[in-house]
Amino acid sequence: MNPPDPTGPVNPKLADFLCFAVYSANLAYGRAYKPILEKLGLTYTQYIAIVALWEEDNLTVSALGAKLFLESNTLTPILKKLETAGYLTRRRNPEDERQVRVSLTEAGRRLREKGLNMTLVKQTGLPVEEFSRLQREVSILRDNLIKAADGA
Amino acid sequence: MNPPDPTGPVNPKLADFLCFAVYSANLAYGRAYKPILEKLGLTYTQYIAIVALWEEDNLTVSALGAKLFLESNTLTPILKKLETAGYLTRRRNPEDERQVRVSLTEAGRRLREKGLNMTLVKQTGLPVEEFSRLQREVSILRDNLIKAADGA
DNA sequence: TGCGATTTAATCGCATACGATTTATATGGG
DNA sequence: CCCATATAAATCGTATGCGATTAAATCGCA
Repeated sequence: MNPPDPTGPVNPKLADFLCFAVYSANLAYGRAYKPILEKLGLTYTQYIAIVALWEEDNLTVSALGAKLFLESNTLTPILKKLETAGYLTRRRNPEDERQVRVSLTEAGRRLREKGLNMTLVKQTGLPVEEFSRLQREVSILRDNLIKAADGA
Repeated sequence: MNPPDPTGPVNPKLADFLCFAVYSANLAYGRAYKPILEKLGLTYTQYIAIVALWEEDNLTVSALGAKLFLESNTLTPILKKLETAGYLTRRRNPEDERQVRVSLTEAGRRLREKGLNMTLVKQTGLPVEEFSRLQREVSILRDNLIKAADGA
């Protein structure tokens, strides 16, 4: 009755949805990381925030949020927990008291040396070249979706 | 000092993490779907549950959870909301009173004809062949991660 | 047959996401 | 200088995810 057109199938299968593949792969990543991270008392999102700060420190909440695609409503509670855990500091910027600057502590930087600077390549079951290619393609997908959402 | 080895970089960049690409792409998908779904009062996860039921109806909570990679603790509240919204029914199985069978209502099936049977292909900015390939690869990634997590 | 083990869903507590609002601070035009 | 506007972070309410536990029903095997 209708051609198998992925832009609008009459009876779409869940397994054909890229959005579901991404959704479920994200859940799977959280579960794969959990046994490693819970030894350090970190959640998956907290870990991602720490990795972002390894790359560049002393960021405002907004700047960190731009990297993570998150806003202060999500980020602030997470950063407060990481501060309490001793992995980072939150300080008002004296130049502009509206801003809060986030910096890693020594303990936060040390996490990089605790077997935590890994990307679970083995667990993906992918050869390194495919891993890198997939990483780039999913990032492009994300950027296109953000552009489309902003345009709408 | 160290080779750029993706299995354990000394100073890993967030942008090189496949887990972060998947994490942020999932957030982006939720935002891309939101304007479409909120017209129908559906959340992203509720939508995914409906799509799963289009494919096969009259599932137990566990069976639906197996498709969605979710358990009853997450699924039960979502299904109750969809029941209240009139999109599905939840009935104890008389053959085995432990089970709850989930079925779409007419209203739930009609969502398929309301411009909701789409997969946001255009928004991904990907040609159809790439879309399908990426969908398969991310699904394989997910399955490998689940296997690795179960083994650990 | 009886009863402990298992299975299924639901419940509870905690940690994200996120829209909407609030609070505090900074800026700029009159 | 003053105040309307803008900006940054935080707060609040709602909806997931998920580990741990509970409650109810079924199973299995002595």
